[in-house]
Amino acid sequence: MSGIRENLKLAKQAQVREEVLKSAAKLFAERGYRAVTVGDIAQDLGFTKSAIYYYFPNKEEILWAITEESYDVYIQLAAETLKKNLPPDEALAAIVHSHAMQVMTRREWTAIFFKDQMEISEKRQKLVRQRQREYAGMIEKVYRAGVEAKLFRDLPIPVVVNSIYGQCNWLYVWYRETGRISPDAVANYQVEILMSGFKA
Amino acid sequence: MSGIRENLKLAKQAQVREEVLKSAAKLFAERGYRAVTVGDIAQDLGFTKSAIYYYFPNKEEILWAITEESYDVYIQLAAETLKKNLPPDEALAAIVHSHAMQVMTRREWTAIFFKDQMEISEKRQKLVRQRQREYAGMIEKVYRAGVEAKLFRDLPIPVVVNSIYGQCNWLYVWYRETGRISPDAVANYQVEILMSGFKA
Amino acid sequence: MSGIRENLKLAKQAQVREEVLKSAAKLFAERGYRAVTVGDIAQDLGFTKSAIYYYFPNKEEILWAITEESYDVYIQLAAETLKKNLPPDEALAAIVHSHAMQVMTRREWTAIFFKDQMEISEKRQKLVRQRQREYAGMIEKVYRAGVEAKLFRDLPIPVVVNSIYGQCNWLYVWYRETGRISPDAVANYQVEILMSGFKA
Amino acid sequence: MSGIRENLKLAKQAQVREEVLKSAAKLFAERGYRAVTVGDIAQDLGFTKSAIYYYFPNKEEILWAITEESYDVYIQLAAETLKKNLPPDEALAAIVHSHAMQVMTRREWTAIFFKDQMEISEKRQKLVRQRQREYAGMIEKVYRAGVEAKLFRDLPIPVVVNSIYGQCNWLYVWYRETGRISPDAVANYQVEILMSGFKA
DNA sequence: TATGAATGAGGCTTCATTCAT
DNA sequence: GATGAATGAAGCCTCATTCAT
Repeated sequence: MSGIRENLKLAKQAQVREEVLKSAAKLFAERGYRAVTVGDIAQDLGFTKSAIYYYFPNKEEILWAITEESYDVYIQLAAETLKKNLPPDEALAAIVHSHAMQVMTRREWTAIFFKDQMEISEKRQKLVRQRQREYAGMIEKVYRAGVEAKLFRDLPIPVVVNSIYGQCNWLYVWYRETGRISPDAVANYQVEILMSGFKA
Repeated sequence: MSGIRENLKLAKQAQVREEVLKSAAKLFAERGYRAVTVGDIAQDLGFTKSAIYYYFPNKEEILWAITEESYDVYIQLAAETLKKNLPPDEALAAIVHSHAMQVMTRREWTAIFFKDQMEISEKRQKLVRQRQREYAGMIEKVYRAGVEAKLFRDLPIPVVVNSIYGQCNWLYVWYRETGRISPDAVANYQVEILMSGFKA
Repeated sequence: MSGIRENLKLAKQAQVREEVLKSAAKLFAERGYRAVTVGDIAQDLGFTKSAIYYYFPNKEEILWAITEESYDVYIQLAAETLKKNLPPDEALAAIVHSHAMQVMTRREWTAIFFKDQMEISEKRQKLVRQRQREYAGMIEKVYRAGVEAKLFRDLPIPVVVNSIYGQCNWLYVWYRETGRISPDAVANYQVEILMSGFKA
Repeated sequence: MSGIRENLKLAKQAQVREEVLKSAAKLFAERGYRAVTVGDIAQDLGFTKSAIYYYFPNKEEILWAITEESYDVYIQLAAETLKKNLPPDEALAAIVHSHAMQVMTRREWTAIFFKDQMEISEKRQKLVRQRQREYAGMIEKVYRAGVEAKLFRDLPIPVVVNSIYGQCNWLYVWYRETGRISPDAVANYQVEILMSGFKA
């Protein structure tokens, strides 16, 4: 088969997979992984159940694909920030801001990530947790640098990290794009509140 | 039947119900409502499935009983604080503190509350949401009073309320009693961070 | 124990049994044997389930007791009529009349008899069928005598018997005591129609 | 999908549905709706339980499908007769005859119709009862015309209608195709008996 | 590539019945 | 006599998954 045609095929496959993922993400976020049947996803797309099984070997794989699309974006974002070698306070502010933005623009993904993580296999959970620890490590480093530089108070790291997580992640619960405040404005408020809280 | 015997019976029933609830709460928090079968709960208690059905008419009722035990404790706590007529900053600090404490001491209940709310009937969800709005209303009042008194910055109320929620509720995700920091200490840190964040 | 007290006890037992039977008959007739639970009967009487089991060894026995109260009353009625040695047409009219009356005054019993017979044990069903054959035999004898006496047309016996059964038993489906026509009047109409139909 | 293939699919589906219905009708008639499990039906057909659920959403729907196949055939038959504009006596005779024939040739359907109606939803029961009233109305009209024409005695309509129902419907209880008398002969006897009974 | 059909495992719930008190 | 508690068997239904076409 010609490489071009092959590529076209792959492209189409990828596109369909993406559609499935989008629909599944919406439904999982609304009702929870367990409460959504493969049939529900199929119906939402006007496909048959079997079609879904053509693109994914099983339901868990759909959940995993959704998770995968989320679980290291935070690290990437933080890494990009760190590359800029900003002073600790500016760096942390930037991390918080992009974390909050990410939650708001990918609300469904975040919701699934936090509600249905336990549905993926132990092995993959470990993978995820490891990456999360990496992310936490990055925040930790910045914070410690800030403490050293007398910019931040010397708070216990878990408290710091989870204040950030809690405040940013919680946005998936309440933030709606239809609201009056723009994501950027909300993110800025979160940054303000947290940075004031941390300031030495 | 003698009133005394009647009472004894009721007391014993209530006790068994409480046991069921405790076991169910543990399992629901661990694995999620849908993933836990009535048989799992029974087994955890050394009962038969049918015995569970002697105490609860169906699985949802178990979830609801758990939810009910949570869903207005926050209002009660806040109401008690408000009764003391403290200045706004002290009042808000007290509310945050007791909210955080509640989450940490009833971790499982909180987890279920946030993860499995969608599994209860629409009607009951409405009830819950109404109470939550009441609670948010109480926080709002205190905050506005604080703004008026120039104690707090004039932040959008949803941002304020959800910063508190996010930071406190997130504790259910990471806080473990086995950790090195006491719940009270953690609660105090949360108070500090948030109050500094809000301070004018 | 004194015989008097013993008798009193038995009398009370019999009375309670009768109450249970009445309630059960009502419910079985309304909803069908299978659809009525022992709990339903208990509730209808303000008893506990266990109380029912004190008076009856099991659910089928309740159904059987109801059936028993019905299943040879027809023979008895017919026997009484036959004893009078009336001419065949009058005898048949009398049998039809009392059959119809019986159905109307014991509607529930009749309904159960026809709808739930299959729920009793094979053995008892045989007993019942045997008695029904006896009853049919009595009707047959009278009819044949009538044919011999040129009072009735020579119709096939099953057709005759089942015309009577059909017309009389069907009353349980539609006859209500609250209607405008008295049971006696209805019975008379049935007699008229059938007897005209049989007349030579 | 090509229309032809689509049609083929539908046709095959309909055929399987019909098989299920036939099997279910047999079993329901024998043992009663409640006493027959979905597994029984499946077994009778050599299917699995789940296969049944592929064709019907639930057990009640099977019962309803059976009911639906019965519940207006009587009206259709009567309507056809009425279209012929026969004199009242001939018209009534024709209606009775075809009613009796219908009961005998669809014994199981009739049995289910009369024994298990209470198992269908209230809404559908209403539908059925309404159609039955329509049917009764047709009989009434013919009978009244006959009375006017001095062909029939002036009997109360409910008595007339239910004599017909009773006599014809009762056939499902006793008539067996294996018997010596042909359905047509039996129907004719019923007509004779009833018409003589009604004759002025 | 996609579908219709079918299945098996498992979940929720009901209910007749038992038994200790 | 009567009850509360408990049980086990069975019934209905759902759903992820498979497979032949």
